Amino acid sequence: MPSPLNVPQREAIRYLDGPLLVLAGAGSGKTRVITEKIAYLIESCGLDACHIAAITFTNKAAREMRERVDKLLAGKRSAGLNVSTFHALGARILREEATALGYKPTFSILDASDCYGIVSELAGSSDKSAIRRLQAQISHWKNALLSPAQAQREAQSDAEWLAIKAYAAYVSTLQAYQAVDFDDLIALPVALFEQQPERREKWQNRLRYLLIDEYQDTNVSQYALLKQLTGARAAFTAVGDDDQAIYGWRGADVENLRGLPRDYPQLKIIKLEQNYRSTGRILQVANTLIANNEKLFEKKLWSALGHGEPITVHAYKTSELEAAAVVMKLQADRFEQRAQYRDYAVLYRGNFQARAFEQQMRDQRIPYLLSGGQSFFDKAEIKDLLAYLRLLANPDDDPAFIRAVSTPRRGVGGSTLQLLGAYAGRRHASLYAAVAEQGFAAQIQARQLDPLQKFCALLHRLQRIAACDSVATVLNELLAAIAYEDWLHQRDDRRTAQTKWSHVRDFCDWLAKKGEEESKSLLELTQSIALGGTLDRNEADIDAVRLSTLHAAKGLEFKHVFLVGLEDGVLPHRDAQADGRLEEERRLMYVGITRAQRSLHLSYAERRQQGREFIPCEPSRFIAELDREHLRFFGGKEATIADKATTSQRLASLKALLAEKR
DNA sequence: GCACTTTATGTTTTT
DNA sequence: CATAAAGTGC
Repeated sequence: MPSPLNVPQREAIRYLDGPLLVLAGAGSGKTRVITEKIAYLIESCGLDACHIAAITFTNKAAREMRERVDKLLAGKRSAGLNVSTFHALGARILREEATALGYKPTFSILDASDCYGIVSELAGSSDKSAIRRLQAQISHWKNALLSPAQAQREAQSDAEWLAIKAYAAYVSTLQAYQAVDFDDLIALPVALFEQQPERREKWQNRLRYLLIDEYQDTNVSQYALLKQLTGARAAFTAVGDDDQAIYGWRGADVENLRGLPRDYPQLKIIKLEQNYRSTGRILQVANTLIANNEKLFEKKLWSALGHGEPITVHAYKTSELEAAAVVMKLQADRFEQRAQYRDYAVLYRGNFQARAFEQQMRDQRIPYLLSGGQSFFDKAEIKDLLAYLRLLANPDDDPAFIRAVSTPRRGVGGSTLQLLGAYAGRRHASLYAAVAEQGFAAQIQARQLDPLQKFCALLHRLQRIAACDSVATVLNELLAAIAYEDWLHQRDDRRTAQTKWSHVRDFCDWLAKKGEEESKSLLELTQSIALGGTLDRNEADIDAVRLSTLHAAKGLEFKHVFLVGLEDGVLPHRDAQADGRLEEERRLMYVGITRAQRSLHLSYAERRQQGREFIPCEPSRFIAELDREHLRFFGGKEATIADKATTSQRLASLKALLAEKR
């Protein structure tokens, strides 16, 4: 990418006189502006890399950005540079300042399912959707920086009052577990900096220049943290695009974009409007779609890359047929264009849509990468081990205690745990601490207490090993002590047990290597996994088609994009018909369209399988909003007979091609 | 009271 | 099709 920078890009990189907002349309080179600005700060301004923090929204984006900066700086002088997600930065602050907040530095980071478990205990209801609503509500309060007491002041109904009571109990439960959830990673540092200005100044002095990517997706607490960290000096560059705000459901507030000029009257705004990614047709279609949304900042994206191919819109009878046809078309197109698999992406609204495409990819032997879906660390066998490791780092981590104590089964069942939990609750102690208490031993039978004590003794032993030995030794001792391989073979057939065991070995190797190379402790390793770490297999080097949700595809680009499942109820989502949320769904479609560089194929199914039955679908209303002159329809109401002939011609030529290959 | 087997059930998006 | 709650031997 040695192309010269354009005028606004260069201006954005050089501008250091005050706070800067870069309004960067899709494909306008915003990541390049951030990476080149980091290099500029280090090379031309003499700022030490450790005083610069770049904040992204996904771990993947953080990794990619670090790589690009390293390349620009030829590997030198980037030591200490902080490129991370908001949450990882929060975790770093929290680790250092934990004691000031009444936490030990060994706190655990809970994932969504741990939190779900805690909320469901507190809710006293077994209605799943009610629990999830409560969980979301608590998350919203935290993201809005409302404490239970503050939320109570605004309570309107009895139901709300009950939810706030659960919220208060949830907060104290987490404290007792020495655990934080994802929202705390932002909210707790904000609370700390609010109360203790000298600590705020310490961090302000450490992070002297901030660059924030995807600024449109910040929420209230993240914006508060940004304001605290940059302080009066306001040395930051925020890069964002209001048309790509797709995290409203997570508390992201485009109001933060509007608030920036208000909070910083000296704010400089630079617009990047030249798109270097897509053909004119793709951009035109994207522009007409997004024109249906209320605009915050006026901007007009243009491309110098020529018209390009028309965009196709395909209707298929069912979602299965859609997957089969799309994968076939993709394969044929790859032959015709002599393209690589990695030039293609299939994008969809929800993870559940991936299944049909995965199946087809496997059947047709096409390599694919599934982004977004459940990661390696979500596998049950990995979570089992992770529970032990979390427990070694922080014995008060109750969710980890419950999982570890019951895997493998060791004679501790539901009713014993209930008894233990009730006792621990009364004593405001963790499960682990409660086991050792005399008061607990007094109210339980020896044959129930015994396995619990043995379990705690095992933890003690492993902790002693962890204190002086390598990560690898701890893991080996652990696996031997719980006879994990035997346990796997006992519950599953040989094949599954072997696969699971190989996952376990991979995980151990990865941990040992990480522990050795980066001299990270078990605590740091488990924390970074909780933050959404990945095995760093080099995805960029693999030639494979990418299957991705629209959310996970943001920031990526592909030569050829298939945007699938464009049915009303899927995109836009069934529950997102309200005005504000419909606009967010439209932006999601906009993000999908603007991922494409050269060709774009839209498709929908007339019937979608849901559970056991097929339900009829209407094409997404967003298709009707696109500029028709750039579209070619195939199948469905819109198709002409001539178009159908083209379809069968293409299928015939595909079959010929495939036959030729064999 | 524990552990394993069956059956119902249901899917937005992510740190 | 995967996970989670209810049912059945021990």
